[in-house]
Amino acid sequence: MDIGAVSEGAEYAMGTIRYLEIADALRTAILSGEYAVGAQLPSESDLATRWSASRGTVRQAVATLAAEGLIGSRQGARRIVLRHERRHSFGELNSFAQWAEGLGQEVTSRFLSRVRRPATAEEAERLALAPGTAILSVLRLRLLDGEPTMVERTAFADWVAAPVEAMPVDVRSVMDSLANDSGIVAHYGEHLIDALSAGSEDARLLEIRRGSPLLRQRHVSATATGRPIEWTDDRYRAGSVTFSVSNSAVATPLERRTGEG
Amino acid sequence: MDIGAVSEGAEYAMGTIRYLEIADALRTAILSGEYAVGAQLPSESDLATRWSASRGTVRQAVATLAAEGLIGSRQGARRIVLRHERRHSFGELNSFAQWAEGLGQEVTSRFLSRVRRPATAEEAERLALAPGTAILSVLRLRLLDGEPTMVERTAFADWVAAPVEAMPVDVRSVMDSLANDSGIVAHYGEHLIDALSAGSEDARLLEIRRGSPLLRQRHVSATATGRPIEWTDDRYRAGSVTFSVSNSAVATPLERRTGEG
DNA sequence: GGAGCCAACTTGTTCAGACAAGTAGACCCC
DNA sequence: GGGGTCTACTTGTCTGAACAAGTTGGCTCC
Repeated sequence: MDIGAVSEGAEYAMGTIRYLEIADALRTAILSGEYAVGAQLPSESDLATRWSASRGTVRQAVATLAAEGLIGSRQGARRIVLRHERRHSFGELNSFAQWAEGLGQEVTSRFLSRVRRPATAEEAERLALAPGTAILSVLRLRLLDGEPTMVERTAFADWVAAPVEAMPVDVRSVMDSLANDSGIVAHYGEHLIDALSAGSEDARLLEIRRGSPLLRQRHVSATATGRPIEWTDDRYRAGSVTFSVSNSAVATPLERRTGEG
Repeated sequence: MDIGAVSEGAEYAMGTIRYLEIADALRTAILSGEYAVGAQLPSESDLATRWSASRGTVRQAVATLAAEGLIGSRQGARRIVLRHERRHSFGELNSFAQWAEGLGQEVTSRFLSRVRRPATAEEAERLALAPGTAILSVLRLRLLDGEPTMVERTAFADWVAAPVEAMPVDVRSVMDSLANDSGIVAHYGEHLIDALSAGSEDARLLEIRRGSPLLRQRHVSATATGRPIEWTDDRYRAGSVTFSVSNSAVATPLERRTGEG
């Protein structure tokens, strides 16, 4: 009475995770437009029998999709499809290069300066370092298809300074290189987004007028153990990027703050 | 009162839903600084015996906190505290008035115009209406402690136009009024954030120079059934607000997009 | 002292069953 | 036809159990 070779018990040793398998299949179906926006998903028990999994496993699958903002649910009613577009991965958000690649655009980056200096009070705070610890301060210009798009000012924690200093001036992605060469991988992030006008350095580098609007994304990346890796101030030319967040009454990852946050 | 309030302890939740009770207690302990950032939480089995609950229930509690960005976890190691600050509720993000109130600041709002007109192509798309359906177009200025802070341009779907038209010109919160008077409650949202320069109308209303940077937050709110309520374009004076998002390798609610998104 | 291994601990995945709570459509009565 | 009730369905909450998989610190062995 089984559906086929795949459902035979031997294969969950191979690292296939059942609920992710189900989530992947549902996600694919949703993104392909098989379910219209507003359409109802099959019920949990339906899915459970169809995949010969327990209801708990199915619930974990649909919870994954809900966290991605693809579907919504309310007690008593079937789950509904909220959107068709896929969400970016952590890597794509964390790495400018990875993101641009996914778009098929060409990234050029260039370190304009790399100097070690004592951390400012804010940098020490954000990086969880003792005040005055020497950090690596970096200025970098990033171009998308040859267009100057973003100015990046980063403070790297002392313990990652050496590998970053060793990278070539036109390294594609600092975070990718750190992961591959030093095994330092970012797992958590916090982002502060606001607008400001271009200073003279910003204006010169981005080839815009001083006072032009910029979209600023400051963020800190941390390892799996919660240790901060870098604190960075990215300034995008207005119109070049938009940030997108979806939320719901049960999951609100975005918040509004006053002033400088 | 929306579901987001549950996690703050209001409504029917407190004593009845076990995992929220546990999550509330843990959240309180974390926010009060009982656990330092980077500190380890008790193990699941510890918590389970301490609360005489099953491990599944405890896992649901800590999953709630993880979704809020307060704690992080990796297989094999104890959960760690990532931050001390509490996250805003859906209501605070959705309603400018509710947010400002939480800060103890005084909000003044004023409708500058309310007209019915056919929806543009984008409005029809965002509101899931047939092209050309008559929507209610609203222009509103919002002040924080008397300072002009935000210009709001909203398109309300036809089916909510009447109650919005009936509101007084200085109504504190449109979404609150809709919830209380008409039972229309927002459950889902999607937000697009970017920067642009102030046009002449923006400049006049916000009392800034034309061309000054603005932070723009466009968002659509939808009901529990996924029906869009409003599509709005909010423009904040630079420096008045910052948006904040936290993410992790397992949950990435934020994404970067090109251009106009 | 250092490298490697092992064991205890901890989180991740999955199952099966039970009851609570909310929804939506069918049905009945007036 | 309109309105209320009732019921089948569906999601939410919770339990107890088992095994897989990753982490950590201590121990042994060289």
